[in-house]
Amino acid sequence: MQQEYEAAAVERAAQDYWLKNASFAAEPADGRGADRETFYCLSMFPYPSGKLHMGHVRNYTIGDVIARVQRMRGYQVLQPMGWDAFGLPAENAAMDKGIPPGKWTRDNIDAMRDQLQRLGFGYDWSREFATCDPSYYRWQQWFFLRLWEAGLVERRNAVVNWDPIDQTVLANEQVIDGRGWRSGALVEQREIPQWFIRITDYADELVDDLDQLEGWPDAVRTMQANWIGRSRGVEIDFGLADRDTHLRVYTTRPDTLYGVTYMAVAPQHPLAREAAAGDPEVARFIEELQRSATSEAALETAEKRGMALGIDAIHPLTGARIPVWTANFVLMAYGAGAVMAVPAHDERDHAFAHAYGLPIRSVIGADASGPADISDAAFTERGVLHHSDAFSGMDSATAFEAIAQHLTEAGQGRVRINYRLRDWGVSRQRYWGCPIPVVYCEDCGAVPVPDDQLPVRLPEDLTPDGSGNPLAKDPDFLHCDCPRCGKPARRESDTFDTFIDSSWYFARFASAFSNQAMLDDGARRWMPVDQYVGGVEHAVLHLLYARFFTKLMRDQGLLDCDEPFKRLLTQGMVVAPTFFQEGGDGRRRWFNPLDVQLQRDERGAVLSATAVADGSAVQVGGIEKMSKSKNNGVDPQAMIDAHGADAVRLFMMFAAPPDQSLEWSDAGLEGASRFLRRLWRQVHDHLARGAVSTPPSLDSDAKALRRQLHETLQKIDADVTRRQVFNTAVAACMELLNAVSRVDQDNAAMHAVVRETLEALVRVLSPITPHIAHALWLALGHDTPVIDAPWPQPDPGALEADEVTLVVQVNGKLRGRITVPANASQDDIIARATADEAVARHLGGQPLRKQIVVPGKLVNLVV
RNA sequence: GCCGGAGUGGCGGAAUUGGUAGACGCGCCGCACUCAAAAUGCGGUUGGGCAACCAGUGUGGGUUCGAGUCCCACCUCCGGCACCA
Repeated sequence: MQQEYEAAAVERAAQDYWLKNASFAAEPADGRGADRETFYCLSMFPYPSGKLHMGHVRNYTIGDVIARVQRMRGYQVLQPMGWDAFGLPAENAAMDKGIPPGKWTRDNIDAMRDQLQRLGFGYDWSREFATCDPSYYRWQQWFFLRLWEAGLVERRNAVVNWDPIDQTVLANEQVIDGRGWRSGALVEQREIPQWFIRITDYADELVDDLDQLEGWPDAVRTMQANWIGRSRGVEIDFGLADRDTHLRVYTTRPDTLYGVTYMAVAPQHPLAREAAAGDPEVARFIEELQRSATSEAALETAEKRGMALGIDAIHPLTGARIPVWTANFVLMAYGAGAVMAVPAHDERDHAFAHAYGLPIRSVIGADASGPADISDAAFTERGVLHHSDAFSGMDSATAFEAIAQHLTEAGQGRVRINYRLRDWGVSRQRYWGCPIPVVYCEDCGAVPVPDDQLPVRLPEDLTPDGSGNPLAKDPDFLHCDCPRCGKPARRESDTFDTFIDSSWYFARFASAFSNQAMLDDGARRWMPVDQYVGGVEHAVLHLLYARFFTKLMRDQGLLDCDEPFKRLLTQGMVVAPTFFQEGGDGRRRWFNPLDVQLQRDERGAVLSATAVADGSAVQVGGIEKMSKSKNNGVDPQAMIDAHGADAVRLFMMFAAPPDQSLEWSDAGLEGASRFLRRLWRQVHDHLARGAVSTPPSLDSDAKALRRQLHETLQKIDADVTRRQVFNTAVAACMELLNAVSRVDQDNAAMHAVVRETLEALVRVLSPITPHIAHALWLALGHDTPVIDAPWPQPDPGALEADEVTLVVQVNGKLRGRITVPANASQDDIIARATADEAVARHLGGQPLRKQIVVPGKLVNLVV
């Protein structure tokens, strides 16, 4: 056995072994493991951009560690991998490099699969698929048609970013400061017909079931609940002066109804359109409002602007005339696309009223003494009503019900549950996506493609040119016969939002071999996913859509679970320092962290940085997410080549808890590599001492090491399985190895305890650094691989201690330490504590006012 | 703007239920080994002070015998905002 640790050879040997034995097949042909309980561990599949980045490595290392631990704990584990292969970057690559998106994507997949294998992840590769495989998207089209039959699909108009020069729809990402990214043209809002899936039908269930998701971070559950935004309010119909129609608004604050001083409607609201038709000034204004990006962030941060429409509404209770305005902060997609404005009790209405000189009428006060002073800011809390006729004096909650009842009886309103959540627009005017299986016929309208004609295949040889969707210009794709009447018809050229692709892939992995159905028994057996791992940035959209699709699949009889992911771990970003030099023109030239040398003072604080290449001074920027634009990305492959996959995996798990951002550090990686070499050496030095003999009894040093071992096992088990923090588990392993390096193994009892310790260490480290553990486990004399060894359990007998050390505080300040028998009484402890020399000095002979004893931890004496 | 999160030594981070602040690692300093360097090993490392001790977890208040942890107000940074994935 070699004395030097050589990562490359060790890793190749382990990977060859796993591959040859199909070690990670979830359901092996020989049936092994079939009697075990199942555990489905899934990491979010990657977009095949071409190369793994550190974020991927982190994500998949976390998932692999969890999967390997559960396997050792006795579960039959499924850990699959695949590719989220549709999306914009393939179209961009096609435009930049002239490579067809399909070829670009599949080449990328091959490169990234190879990288994943070199990291030693224990995937069941037999289940691999890409979402751009017709055998996958075929079932997505099929499922869409089932949803259509179930009345959950609609076609209606929606707003998109329109680039008037390139004549194309832009993604929000492609809009930069309100302009198209390629043309530089001012983006406009344009309405086009699109397909929608009625997620709002499931809004109640999606919010209610969040309570079941005990294995999810609270922050994610809160964000989803806020996103769905269920509220109880009142829908109020305001009459319109001089016409027989009305203006419908929704409010959660009917108690402020007497404070309404104007109405505001979205620029797309029918009333605004009507006013625009009769007044060119309004028309121009609305057109101007539409000249902006569609993202909510853009709309909400835009300057608040509005214009009176010259239409009056009638207050339903007072009969007063109220001017109707149109304003850019009212969203057509929320509620009725119109609001009653109460500037006294709403911040935004308040600011708007100030800007446009609209009246402000305070009708709520903190108490019965009078309405709140709203000269500086709105009073937005609930309180007591004033100047509100018969409702004056009521508190807000009572008034809510009373006013709602009054309006209901008068036929002017009704209580309504409303959601912030909007139906899911799934049409995209893009080429590289799953075709929507619909045909348009002059006579029959929109017709579903019959099941036996699925899949509607995406032609893979088209080249986008930046001006619209090439599918819409491809006669071979476009022209077809109407499936219903046979007349010449036109195929839908929009493709699905790629979020659909990722809303059911987890179920398909469990049914990966099914040719005859979207899902088979495998999905019922493996679903729900026991552990899902992925980036926080998916906390709302992807995770909400996946939950929604799970409920849809359940209601179609395809699944029997309500939720897709039992436990969720949202991992933080990988960040790195940035370095740059500023040129004469103010442009920054960014340096990769690996190309920079740091100068430090004698304490180790960074003073300055220079370029490795020529020694010129480089400025130190902030610590930011790894990105191409800041050139602070570190290529995982180079790190694996230099230090090995195990060192990279170990560093990733050690440098930060999984849900926090992780700062890349070259030196930290070297530290991880050092630890592995030390472990290798300790094991081989130990083995060189020969066979272990079982001693009749342990001396106190051997007992102490053994206690530390089992305390560490207890801690690691809790860290890894319950808390899911791996950095502290690794730290505990490091401490344990440090302890081993300090003991004297000439002592036979100690030699035996060291063997026990090293065997346990190799096992608990094996999920994180599986290759070196594979080699060391065999070196320790085992003939089955460490992946089949059981997860070590702490021995309760080894944990018992005779004495404990307590901290003694006087008035909450640390003044001393005492060691007492583990079973000492409270009186004994106080007596020992007051006898301590330093403690006695601080007590100064004063009588004890209070004494607090926390068993096993501390004593606090108060004087 | 709205929603969510974070802020602790020179740096990454630890402190699990309100109970020893700084585990573990990096960096830095010193020593050993070496002709020398690298590698490796050993020791030190929050700040101030000779010490006793004092101060200290973004800022300002509060609750408590005791606060990094709980409460109130604020500051800064990060993530999401429905067509990036």
